[in-house]
This record gives sequence, C-alpha cells and structure tokens, in this order.
Amino acid sequence: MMTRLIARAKWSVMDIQRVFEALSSVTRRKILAYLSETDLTAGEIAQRFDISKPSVSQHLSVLESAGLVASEKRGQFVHYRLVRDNLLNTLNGYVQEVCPVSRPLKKESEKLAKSRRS
Amino acid sequence: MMTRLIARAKWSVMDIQRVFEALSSVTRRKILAYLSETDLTAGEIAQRFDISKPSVSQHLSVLESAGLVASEKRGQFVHYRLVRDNLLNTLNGYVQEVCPVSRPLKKESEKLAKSRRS
DNA sequence: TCATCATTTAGTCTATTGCCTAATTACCTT
DNA sequence: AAGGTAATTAGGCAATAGACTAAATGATGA
Repeated sequence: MMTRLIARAKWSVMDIQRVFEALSSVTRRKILAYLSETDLTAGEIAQRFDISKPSVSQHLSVLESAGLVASEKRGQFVHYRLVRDNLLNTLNGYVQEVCPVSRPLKKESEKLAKSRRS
Repeated sequence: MMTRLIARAKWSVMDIQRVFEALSSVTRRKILAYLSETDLTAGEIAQRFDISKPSVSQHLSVLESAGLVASEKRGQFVHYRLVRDNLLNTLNGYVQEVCPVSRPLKKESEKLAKSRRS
C-alpha cells in the first residue's frame, strides 16, 4: 500500500507576518474578494477602485509576496488569481495556535489515526 | 419544539478592519498566544517582552478595541483574557467570504438542516 | 518602425505606527 | 496621610505605509 506523504510547508514566522500584514488593508482584502469570484487582470482590478493604478499595483505586489495571489503575464495583460491554499493554511494554522480549544480534538484525531494505522 | 436562535452579530466593516489591523503585529499576535494559555495581568504580559510597559499597554488597547481581548480590573491589577469567539468568528467569516470553495458545502449543510426540520 | 495600451518602477509627500520617557491615576499598605 | 506598586495617558520622535505623478518597460498593431 502506498503511503501518502502530505507536503507540510516549512513556514517561517515571516511568511505568517506577511500574510497578516497583507490582510490588514481594506483595499487588499477587497482585491482578494474580487479574485474569489474569478481571475482578473491588473487593469480590471484597478477599475474597481478609486485609487491610482500604481497604487493598486503596489497592493498587488504586497499580496503576491505574501503568497495570497499569483500572477501570470499573457500578452500585454497580467492576470491575477487567488491562491486559496495559503490563505486557508495560514489562518487555520493561526487559529489553532491561539485557540487551544481545538487542541484536544486534534489530539483525539491523531490518536485515532494512529490506532487505525496499526 | 424550541427553535434555537443563533445570535448573528451585526458586524461592521470597521470591526473586521480593527481585527485584521490588530493581528498584523507580531507583538500583538504573541500577546494573544500568551493569553491562549491563561489569563495574565498587564504586568505579566509586559515582562515577557523587551519593549516598555507603556508600549505593551498600547498594544493591549489595540487588541481590546478590536474585541480580541477583554480586561478586568481587580485591585491594582488589570487582568487580560483572550476573547476567542471574536477571533474565530472574524477569521471564519472572512475565510468564507473569500473562499467560495466552502460555499457549496455550506449550502449543502443548510439544505440538510432544512430537510431534517420538515 | 512608431504610436498606443497595460503595467510596473521611481521618486516624493503626508499620515500613521510603534517606540520611548516622563507624568498621572488608581489602589494598597503601613 | 504617605509611600509604593500597577497601569495608563501624554507628548515627542523616527520609520513605514500608502497615496500621488511622472517616467520606464514591454507587447500589439497600423
């Protein structure tokens, strides 16, 4: 039987910091919300805000270096898409760190997993 | 049969903003982590950091106005405790807003609940 | 090739954040 | 009432964030 290796990201404090930093801006959270529906180009995103294009571009680069969005250049357009995994993993990870409420459950779950393996 | 009313907080954008703003600082996230184990007084918290007491006090007030911690004065000490609900609700709420992945599941769950009721 | 469009980079300015020290408030003890 | 401890408030300062305009880059199409 094949054992599935779950890739566990090696995750520095800085990464977490970048994610929370990125999420601390209303504009950036709105951008993520727009991207949750569909991919958009930089221009399409900028259209939806009252601020200048360079400012939006700056926000996008903050989001990208936090790993919350990814970009791909196609022709003269740059398409941005949401990277859901990183958002979910970071927030989930943090919640578990700060809410030991869930720790007993996790322990229980680990025990269960172990007993099944044997 | 009694219908349980789930209190749904009426939640302004500002509240969310304050929470994310509060979470954007390493120091403040560390404070929350300390408080996840047990309640602590302002002084006990300050001890654990290299910055001055007034700075810690400032961080605590940011956390408190975001509703992430609550304080109670007992004698000459001020005891701080984590308010888990607000943290969980805000982060969960946000994840659901930005990750429609979970929306079909939620819909499914609602449908199930409805069918059970009938 | 040249003009145009999409986007980013560079450089500047202002407001805010986060830190500090000093002063104040509130409470407890003697 | 006085002195001491816990904590916050006040005021000041340096660094950063986030906005803008102008300029640069890179792709398209006449």
